[in-house]
Amino acid sequence: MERTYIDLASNPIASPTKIKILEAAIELFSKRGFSGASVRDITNEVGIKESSLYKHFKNKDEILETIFAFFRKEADKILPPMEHLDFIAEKMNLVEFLERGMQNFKRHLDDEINQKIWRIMYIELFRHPMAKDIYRNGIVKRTVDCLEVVFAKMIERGKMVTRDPKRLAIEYQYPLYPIIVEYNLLMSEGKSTEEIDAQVIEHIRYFADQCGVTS
Amino acid sequence: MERTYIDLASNPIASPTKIKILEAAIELFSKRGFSGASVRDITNEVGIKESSLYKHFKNKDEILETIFAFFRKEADKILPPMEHLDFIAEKMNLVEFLERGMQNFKRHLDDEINQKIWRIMYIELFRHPMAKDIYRNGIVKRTVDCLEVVFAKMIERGKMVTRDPKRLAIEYQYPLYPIIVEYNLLMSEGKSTEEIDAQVIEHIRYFADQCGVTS
DNA sequence: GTCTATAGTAAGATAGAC
DNA sequence: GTCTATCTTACTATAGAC
Repeated sequence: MERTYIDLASNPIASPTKIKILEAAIELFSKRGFSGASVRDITNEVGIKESSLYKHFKNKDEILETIFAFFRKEADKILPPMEHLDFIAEKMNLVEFLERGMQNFKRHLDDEINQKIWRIMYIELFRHPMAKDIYRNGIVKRTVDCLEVVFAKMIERGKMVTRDPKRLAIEYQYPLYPIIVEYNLLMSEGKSTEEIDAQVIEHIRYFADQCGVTS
Repeated sequence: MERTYIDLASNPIASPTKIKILEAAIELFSKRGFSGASVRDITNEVGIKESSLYKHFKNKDEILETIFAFFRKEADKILPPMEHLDFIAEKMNLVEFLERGMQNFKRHLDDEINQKIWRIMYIELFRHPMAKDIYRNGIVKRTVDCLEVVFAKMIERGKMVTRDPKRLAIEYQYPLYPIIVEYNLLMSEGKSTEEIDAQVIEHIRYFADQCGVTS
C-alpha cells in the first residue's frame, strides 16, 4: 500500500523515517490514546532515539496533528465529487447508488491505517478540535449533504418516494454509525466482521423498501 | 442530586471523601481521558494529598473501574423492567411508547455525571473491557432486545406494521447513537442542544409513519 | 484517614558531538 | 539526521508519624 502522508503545510512527506514515526504513532495512539503512548514508545518502535524524533516533529502534538491532516484527506476520498452527483442520479438506481457508496466506504475502512485512525478519532473526539471537526464536517455533514443532493435528484426523476430528502439522508446514514463502531471494535479484537456486512445489506434493503424501491 | 456510588463489591460508598474523589476523577477523565489525568490532578481538585487517595482506592485503575461499575447500574435504569413490557404494549400506542422512552433517556443524559461518564466511555471504548461491555451489552443490545419485544407485541395487537421486529428495533434505535454523540459534543462545548430535540422528534415521526402509525 | 517525605520510574524536550 | 547525555518535571505508589 503506497500512501502519501502530508505535513502541516500540506506538502507530501518523503522521509522514510518520518513516515515510520507516523505509522508507529498511529499504531500506539490507536491502542492507548495520545496521552497513553509516549514519545519513547514511538521511537522504540521505530528504532531511533527520542532526540532524533524532534528533527522530524517539533513536539508530540505535531505528530497527532499530522495524523489528523492525513485522515482529513482520506475522508475526502470516501464520497464522489459534487460534480458527479448529477451523472450518478441519472445513471444509477437507488440500490446501486447505496451499494456503490458502501463499497467505497468499505475500501476506505479496510485499510488498516484508516481503521486505526478511526479509533484515534473516537478517543480524541471530545478533546481535540481537529478530531471534532473531521467527524462533524468532514464525515457526518458532508455525507448527509451528498446523500441529500442525490436523493433530491432521484425524487425529481421518480426513482424514489417523494419525501424530504434531508430526512431520508439522515435516516439512511445515521444507523451506519453504530455499525461502524461495532466494525471497528470487532477489527480491534481480531474477530470476524461477517455479521456487519449482513447488517449493512439488511439496512439498505429496509431503506430501499421504505422508499418504494423493491430491490 | 443524591447519588449512590458503589464499590467493586457492589456495596454503597458512604465516605464523603471517596465520593469527592470519584466526582473529581469523572470530571478530569471526561476532559483528558484516563491516562491524561493524573492522581495528582484528582487529589488537588479534592483538596487532599496524593497519599491519602490510596486509603480509598488501591490504585488509579480502581477509580476508573468504580466509575464504570456505577455507570453500569445507571444504564440499567434507562429501560423499563422486562416484566412491564406486556403492560406497556397493551396500554400505550407506538408514539407514546417511543416518546416515553426518549424522556427516560433524556432524564438519564441530563444528569451531568452520567454525561461525563458517557464521554469517558467513548474515550475508553477501544481500550477498557468494562467500557466495551457496558456499551455493547448494557446499552446497545439491551435496548434492541427491549424494543424488539415491545414491537413484536404491538404487531400482534395490530398497533403497527407487520415486519421483522428486530429490524424495526435496529432501524429505530441506531440513528439515535450519532445524535447522542452530537448531544454530548454540544454539551461539552456548552452549546445549545435544541437542534437535537428537534432531530429526535423528527426521527420518531418518520419512524412512526413508516410503521403505519400517523401521530 | 490525613499528613510529610521519599522512592523509583517515566515523561517531554534540548544541547552538542559526529 | 543520528547519536549520547542530560535537564526538568511529572508520574504512580509506599512508609511511617500523628
